[in-house]
Amino acid sequence: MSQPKYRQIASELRGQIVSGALREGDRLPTEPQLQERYGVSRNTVRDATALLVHEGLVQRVPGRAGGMIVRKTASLTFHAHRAEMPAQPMAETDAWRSEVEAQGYEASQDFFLMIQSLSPDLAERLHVEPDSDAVLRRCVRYVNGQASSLQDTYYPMDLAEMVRELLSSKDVPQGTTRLLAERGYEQTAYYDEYVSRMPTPEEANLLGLQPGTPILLHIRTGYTEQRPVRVSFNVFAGDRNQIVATHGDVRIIARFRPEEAAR
Amino acid sequence: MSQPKYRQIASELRGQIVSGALREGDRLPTEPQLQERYGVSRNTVRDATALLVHEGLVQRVPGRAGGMIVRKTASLTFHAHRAEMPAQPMAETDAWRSEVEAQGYEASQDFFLMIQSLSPDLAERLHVEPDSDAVLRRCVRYVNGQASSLQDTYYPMDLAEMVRELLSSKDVPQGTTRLLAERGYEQTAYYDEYVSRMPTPEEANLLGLQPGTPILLHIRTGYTEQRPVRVSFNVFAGDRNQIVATHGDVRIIARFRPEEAAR
DNA sequence: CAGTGGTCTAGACCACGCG
DNA sequence: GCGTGGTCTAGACCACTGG
Repeated sequence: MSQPKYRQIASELRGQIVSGALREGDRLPTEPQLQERYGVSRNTVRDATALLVHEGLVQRVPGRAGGMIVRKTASLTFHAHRAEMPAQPMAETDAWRSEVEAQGYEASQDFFLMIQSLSPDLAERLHVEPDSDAVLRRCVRYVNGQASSLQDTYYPMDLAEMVRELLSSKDVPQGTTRLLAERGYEQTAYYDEYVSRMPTPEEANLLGLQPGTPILLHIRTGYTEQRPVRVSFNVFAGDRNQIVATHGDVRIIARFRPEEAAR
Repeated sequence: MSQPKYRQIASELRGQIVSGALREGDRLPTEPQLQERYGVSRNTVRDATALLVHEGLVQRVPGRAGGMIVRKTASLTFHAHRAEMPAQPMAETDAWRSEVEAQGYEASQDFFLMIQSLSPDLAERLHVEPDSDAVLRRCVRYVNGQASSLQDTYYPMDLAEMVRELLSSKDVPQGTTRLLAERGYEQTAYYDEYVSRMPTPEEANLLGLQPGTPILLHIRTGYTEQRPVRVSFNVFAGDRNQIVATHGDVRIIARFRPEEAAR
């Protein structure tokens, strides 16, 4: 029945956060203050606050003016469909940019192009031979100068040879989905997977993730009538993003969620 | 540049895991062995392994025959659409059950019914007054006897009074979506949100989550032509579930993913 | 019983960054 | 300078559980 001390301390602090006694951005008591208040050693205090850190509730900030502060949960909404439908007049990247800006933030992105040998898993998704080559187009997306998500899209090499723009390290002005459609590779079916997991150290580094921040992974495989033509891995910082998808008559939803009417 | 000791140790162990030198279910060296090997104190060893635990890679098991073992990443696939489309002959719960069983697991569930006053957030989603009552139907779903996900669905009270079966603490045989459709409340639009976050202690307890396990949250608001009629919160243990949604012509996808043909 | 991890103490020195 | 958190040590006792 009796909880260990560090859990009791964590519970009490957590209660103050979820009840609103401590608000976003507020500072928790310092470690010496918590030692004093609960009559425990510093390590016990740290065990307690480590729990809160790994729950994503609290962030530790070193330095004289630092401390432990209650994290913010600002969330950017990403629409899984807006950027994708061939009928759309807008390129993917522009769709993402306009979405971010419509939500009042500043958007920018970095682009990379690589040629990679396909892992068995990826080869199966693209229905090509393992170890065959693919074009990897990576896009790191920044919101207010802070890395927020990244997108890795793989195209089979034989397709890239038919649509040479995919091999250019420049942005495709009209968006790759439209480009492919113009060349006769219109994607008419999507297979979407959603996964939640902890980041690899590399992802945590790329996205500047605090401890206790999971990632939201959206994997989209796009099919023409004939074959899969690409697979995209969208890696979102879980504390700063959510994904929205709609089905059926969007006009009904727009009546109750005006922000959805935006197109 | 120099990494702290505990990170170096964690990196080395992580490398053995991701490279496959240590496989799922394998035991890591014990804490005394790691102290010896790296010449550090026990706390430093624990700091190192705590990192791996919170990355979801490793699970600690107390007891004589315990140790630290590499976690499994078995993943159940949940189709966001199968259970929902009014054309489906199958009830929601049965759809879930058959999906689990088709993947070779054993399925069971517990059901609860509660009446709750709506928070402002929920009231807005359902487009009713804050503090008005709603029916909450909770379903805890078990796979192989282990809690795997839970679903909380809220219906506005005025709707439940028109469709009294919603107030019964028994399962609705044909599924609530079909029931509502039969009574003239056919859902023709969905608003789906996907979120990744760390669990609350309550969720961790309900789902038996190990430290370092995030949850995948799927929020679905269902609309008839007239209004929102329900909002469902699907809480999935991130280490054991993924969600799949398809768009467009499913037959194309089925050609390359035979398991999708199962409907 | 013996060996695993779980909790806790009382110290120490360091890196950082505002005043 | 000096107070914050970051890292690390060397101990201690406990709870659990298979042999």
